[in-house]
Amino acid sequence: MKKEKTTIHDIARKLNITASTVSRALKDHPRISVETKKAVQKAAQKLNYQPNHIAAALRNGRSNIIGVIVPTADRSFFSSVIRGIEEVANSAKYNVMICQTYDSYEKEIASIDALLNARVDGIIVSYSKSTLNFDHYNRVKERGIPLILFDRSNDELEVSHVVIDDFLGAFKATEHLIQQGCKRIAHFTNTRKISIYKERLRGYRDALEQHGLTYDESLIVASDLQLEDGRRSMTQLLDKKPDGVFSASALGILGAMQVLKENNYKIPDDVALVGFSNEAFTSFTEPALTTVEQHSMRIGNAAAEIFLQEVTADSEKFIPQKIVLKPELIIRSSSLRKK
Amino acid sequence: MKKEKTTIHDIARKLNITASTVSRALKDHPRISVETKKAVQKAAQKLNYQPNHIAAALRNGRSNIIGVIVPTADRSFFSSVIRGIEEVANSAKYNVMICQTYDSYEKEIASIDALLNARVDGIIVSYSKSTLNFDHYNRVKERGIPLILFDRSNDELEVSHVVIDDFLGAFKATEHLIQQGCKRIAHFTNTRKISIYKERLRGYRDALEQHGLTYDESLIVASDLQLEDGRRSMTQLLDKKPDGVFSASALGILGAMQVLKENNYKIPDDVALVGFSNEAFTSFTEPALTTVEQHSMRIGNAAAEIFLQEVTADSEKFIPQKIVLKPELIIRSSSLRKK
DNA sequence: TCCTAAAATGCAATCGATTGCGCATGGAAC
DNA sequence: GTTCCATGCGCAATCGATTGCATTTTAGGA
Repeated sequence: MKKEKTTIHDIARKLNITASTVSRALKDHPRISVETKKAVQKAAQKLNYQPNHIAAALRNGRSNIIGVIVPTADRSFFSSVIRGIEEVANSAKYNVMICQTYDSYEKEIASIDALLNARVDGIIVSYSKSTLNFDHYNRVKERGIPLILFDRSNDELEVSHVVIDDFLGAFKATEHLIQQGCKRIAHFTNTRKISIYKERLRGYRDALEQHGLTYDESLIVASDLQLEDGRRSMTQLLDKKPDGVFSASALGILGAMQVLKENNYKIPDDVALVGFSNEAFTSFTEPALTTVEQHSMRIGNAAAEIFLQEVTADSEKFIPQKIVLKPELIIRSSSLRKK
Repeated sequence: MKKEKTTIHDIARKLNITASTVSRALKDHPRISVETKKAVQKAAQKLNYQPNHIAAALRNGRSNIIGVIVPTADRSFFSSVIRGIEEVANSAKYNVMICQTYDSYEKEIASIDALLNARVDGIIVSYSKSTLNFDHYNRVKERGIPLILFDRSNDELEVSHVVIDDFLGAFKATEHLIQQGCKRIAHFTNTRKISIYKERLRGYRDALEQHGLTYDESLIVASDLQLEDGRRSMTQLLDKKPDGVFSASALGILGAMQVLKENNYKIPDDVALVGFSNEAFTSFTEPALTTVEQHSMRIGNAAAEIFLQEVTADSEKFIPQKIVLKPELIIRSSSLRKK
């Protein structure tokens, strides 16, 4: 294997010009004549020249890499967001480096350090559930590197973020259940008081109250919202006789559905179900699950666009912005009662 | 925001020594005195020094980044592999850069170029379904960069790869169906003649023949193995009266299950089902799906370990190796008939 | 006290691309 | 025939860490 390493100097030597000229020619600098540019391009082609981004990165202090930190890529929500980021980033000549934290605070810090050391130009994060301390994010800000949060965000940190209107999503979901005739609607929320869950709870509550239903605390169950949690929550709710459940997560409502079916409840007639996050499996279940679609790809697009604005802006003067996208309720048979 | 950029020179200046000494001290070079090392570490801490990996990468031609290319991270199989790679890579001080191709050949080429330009030290790939030409991989080899394939591999390319024994997985799956009493077992395979699908088909066929069942071509359906394909395949198979189905994909068998249930077949008694790939949703269905577990995390570990061997080896002299992991059949209710 | 080997550190080049500034050439304007 | 300016390109420093080799310092022995 030939470890070819054609550099601009090789091109320069071949054409009897200097590396500066080659560099400028390749970047289409106006001060370089058209003929020289053509010659350089031809030579570059012939020598199979591949620009060394690392050298360029060192020189101008930019790596053209965006770091993305997510709890796990193994969920359509996050992987769609990543795809959305990639779309925008790639077309602006940026690469994306993905780190997964598996919802661990330590891994999150390690990821931040790794990205910082890799000298990424910006970091887009949905932080882990177990993150309570935000010092590592301040380190990012101190370095003057654009930081953008999505989904899970935090108002203490003065950074831009992209979120969906969790309140609205929850409101729509709950209202839909009410319109289907539900009177006793339970809600699965998260034990951790992350804003997204607080907002979903608020949306649920507001919908009830606006439709003249009373908010009954005994119908609220807090957990980690995974599958098993959903099962446990539903089991403990059975004797409360709910006729509808709105879960702040997708797995949670799946657990509820399993328990209900095992106990011979009819869905949606006995109990109607609505979840959050349009994960692939929600359309595979029987009945298919009604859920709140978060338009994850667009979240990614928006986050990447904010990043692009921030890097080009006068840095110091950039005002953090907040983008709130509207969620959409996807109605499927787990909640749609026949008239 | 202070754009602090502490370099080894800053540390050197502060301690009245040179950057060389600082560099060596930080790397625990034996020729540096213990006191100096301590002083350097203390100063580095105080000045909040962060090594610039880019500069180091330029100097020694290694970026300490491993590129990983997968069709999509949004599937437990791939995301587990990635996790497996990260485990090994991180503990060897490597970072991982993930690219998704969404099964597009063009995206795959673009990813290779992006990784090459980012000067990654190695590339681990599961190539896209639409990849038929492998020139871009030869470019990687020509550059002397370790290339490792996993899952989907190719014997033409003389590179290391990590695969599971697809033949064995399929054999076990089919044999299991036979043991459950199935006589007419259908098989869903992929239209694209990728080796993994050929091997699975072979395993299926061998199991039949070893158990005295005849291989009936009319029970083989080729498709892209997605959900809809599975549905279509099952629908067209109904009048062939199969009593068992083994699908080379997870989504395919899900489609089959849906169609069977819609037509009031009993699973597993009328038709027993087995899929491939232990995706999360396979345990959520009712009945839960029997499937072939690929030990994806270990695949990732193995791939990363091969990479580590290759980078440290005498490069030219490295002999491509092939690692074949044993799959495991996870038996769930979609195939387990009560005696 | 002097000498020498060992130990500790410094020097300077290098990795490849970028860029401010300066220099040369040529044509146009007066 | 000068002056001026636009055009086209070269020079050399720079980004930060690394490393072979040179040099200085130290310690130990004679």
